[in-house]
Amino acid sequence: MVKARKKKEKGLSRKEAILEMATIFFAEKGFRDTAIGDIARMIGVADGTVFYHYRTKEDLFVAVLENFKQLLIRESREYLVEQQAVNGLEMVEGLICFYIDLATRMEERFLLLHRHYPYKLAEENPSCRRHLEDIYDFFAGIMEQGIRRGQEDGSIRELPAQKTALIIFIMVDGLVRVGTYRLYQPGSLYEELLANCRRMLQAE
Amino acid sequence: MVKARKKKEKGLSRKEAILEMATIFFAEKGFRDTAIGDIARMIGVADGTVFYHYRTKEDLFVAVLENFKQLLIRESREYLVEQQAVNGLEMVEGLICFYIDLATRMEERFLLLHRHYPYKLAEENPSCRRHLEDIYDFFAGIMEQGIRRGQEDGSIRELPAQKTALIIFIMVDGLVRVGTYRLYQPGSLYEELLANCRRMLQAE
DNA sequence: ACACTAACTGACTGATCGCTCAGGTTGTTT
DNA sequence: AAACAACCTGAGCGATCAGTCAGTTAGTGT
Repeated sequence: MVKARKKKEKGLSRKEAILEMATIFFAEKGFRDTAIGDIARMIGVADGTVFYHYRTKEDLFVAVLENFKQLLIRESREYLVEQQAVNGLEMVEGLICFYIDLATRMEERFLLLHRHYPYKLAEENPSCRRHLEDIYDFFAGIMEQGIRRGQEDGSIRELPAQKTALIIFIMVDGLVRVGTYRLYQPGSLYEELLANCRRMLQAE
Repeated sequence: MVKARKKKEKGLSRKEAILEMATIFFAEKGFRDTAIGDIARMIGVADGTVFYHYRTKEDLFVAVLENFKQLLIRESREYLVEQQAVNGLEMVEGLICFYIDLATRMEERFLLLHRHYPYKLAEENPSCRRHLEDIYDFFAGIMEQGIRRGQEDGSIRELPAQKTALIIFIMVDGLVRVGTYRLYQPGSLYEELLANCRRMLQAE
């Protein structure tokens, strides 16, 4: 039975297929409620195959997280080269919209970051911790760049750029999270969020 | 063996003891990683006793959530009667500090709300959903009251009170959450958060 | 004393699941 | 073709755990 040895043309390698399917399951059902057997069955592979490519379930999870991190950073870099804000304030606003759009487009995958498991795992698993830190640092970092640029061009007032960047990121991410909870309609809040951020940042 | 029939003087009834211990376990380890047997053993009771008082594990979880909701609302009401803000803006700032203080004091218990499980359960369990909505509506509601008061006394500018209240709550709660993740030191951010909220709200 | 009920017990069941391992298959090298 | 390594298989092991139930105990009313 030949399936996909060394990245067949149109398909993924087995290892990649496992990673993809694991991402879907971990995001949708969480770590504990995902059975390796479910992942294996969905891609027509034996349970053992999963453990051949990933030593443990936890290793597989960390690989999923790393893969997601790379996806996030890649997409963001693409946006950054395309965007053309005229000043720092516009850049920050653009980033907020970009993040909301990205998180809406990949709603299920973002659940990976909106569950508690990865943060708990991070306490004992250094690579898990590093991936999470990388993600937070990355988004807070580009937000900070926008703020600094705004402070240079005069569109943003003087304030601690790093802390403010983190606060804005937390605020935006919090809104996305509440959106996935389905307790409130987030749509109408996005506009208001932007207005509030503008008021926070804008030079007098 | 007599243990605690009908609320013995110094102790809790068995049912209450189960609820308390379940709160600790569900918050600390999550729903799936909490075994009913662990709860039972910790309070020296047979597994069956738990199921005598709560039909299923899920029922127990909802009872825990309801109990936590009542605790939150009780504590907040106490604060509200004690606090004496001179205007709306101060009231909102006070509420933000109160929430941060409360969430820091009860860090483990707040994990109940910062895990994904209750929100997922809410999709199919109406009483779970109601408890979550009650909590969000309560905090957003008192925040909104503060904003409206500020708009009347002129300390807060004209803006959509309800939406802004929700945004502030999400922002504050997001910060608390990130604090429990231990990725950043939240302490230094609280001050900055307050300053940002003030800038968002303050009348020109 | 007796009857009745609520509270409690803990052995047991059936199901799930992470992981192992001995053996099989496929592709490559010599 | 023979040897080798990488890849894959799936039955099975051991552990965990939610929930059941027949039976026991303690309190209450008569």
